[in-house]
Amino acid sequence: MTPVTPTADDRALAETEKTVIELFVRLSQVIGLQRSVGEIYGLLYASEHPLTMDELTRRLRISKGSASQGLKLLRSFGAVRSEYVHGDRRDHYVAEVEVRHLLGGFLRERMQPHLAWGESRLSEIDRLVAALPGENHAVLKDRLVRLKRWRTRGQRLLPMILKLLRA
Amino acid sequence: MTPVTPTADDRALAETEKTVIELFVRLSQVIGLQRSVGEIYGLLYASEHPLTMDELTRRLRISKGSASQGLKLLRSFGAVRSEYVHGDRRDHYVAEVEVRHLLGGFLRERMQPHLAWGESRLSEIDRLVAALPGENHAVLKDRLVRLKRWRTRGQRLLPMILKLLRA
DNA sequence: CCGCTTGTTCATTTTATATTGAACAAAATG
DNA sequence: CATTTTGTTCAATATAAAATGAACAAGCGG
Repeated sequence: MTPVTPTADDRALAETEKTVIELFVRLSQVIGLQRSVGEIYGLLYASEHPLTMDELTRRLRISKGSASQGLKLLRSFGAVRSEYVHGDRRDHYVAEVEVRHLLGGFLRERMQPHLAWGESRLSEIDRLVAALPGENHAVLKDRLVRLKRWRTRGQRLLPMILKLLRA
Repeated sequence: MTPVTPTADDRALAETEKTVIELFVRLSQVIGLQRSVGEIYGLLYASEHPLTMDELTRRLRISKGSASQGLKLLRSFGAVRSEYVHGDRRDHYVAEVEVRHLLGGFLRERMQPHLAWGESRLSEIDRLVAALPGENHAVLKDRLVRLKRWRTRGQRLLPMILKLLRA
């Protein structure tokens, strides 16, 4: 009946854990992820051992649903992976300690699509500019050209950030 | 009774305007600003003339309150400024067309504080690590050191982005 | 097979955020 | 000055987002 693994545990969060969690909760809010995702990653990050979903729900006081969805997202980012533990059929989760996994995954999965969308909008703008009655729209045309220049610049930015993450 | 300025106008939004607005609404959502802010900036950006708050509320169908608050924020970012128009005591707003004003202001006003906060948390973590009972915490300590390394890297990133915006 | 453990999904509830509009303040007008 | 116009603030409301938990699916273990 008692769990085989020595890691199972639902003691209250230690100071260190709280602080690390707080840090990642904040980060997750800055980049627009739900707080529970930050909590999960934070606790995993601060943990010496892989944790089961069950432990996450009990120590963080979050629901099974939140834990499941948060872990799903974190795995999709490559920020968390599950590790095999002999003699226990539950999944055991580990944080990828390189923060680049978290941020990189986020950029890839969440940011990239927006940029792609923006690009298609800019082509649309091209079309609209061309269709404008010739005269009297000098100011507008100038601005739309400026806007387009930003595509180039934005495209340059993402690789730079990714490179910095890799470094 | 009829307005003196030739710009006063509440015709429906043109295709071009809609597209530009949509673009900035999207951008505003990506960086976590309310849609009304994106709408306001978008319409000002697409407009050949300075617009009054009144025109903004009518053409965008938003309330006076939203317009006032949105403009306040955009001014605080330096993304919008008001321009004097002879013979009209209303404020006339103009978008700063360099997108860097919008993004730069956002980074300065919204992002910087988070980074500063994170820094103080990391010092806190230093303290906690030092206080940990010596043995058995090798893994944790290693991770906290990693985390601290990120401060340096993050600090490098912001200036890079700002530089790119300036370019 | 059958029951039990584990994990996922999704409708509902809760919580957080943005928008509104009425009340107010400030300042120009006549 | 009294009146009107313009802009801000903030409590109330509407909207959007996240967390919950019950129902379900998958698959071990006996």
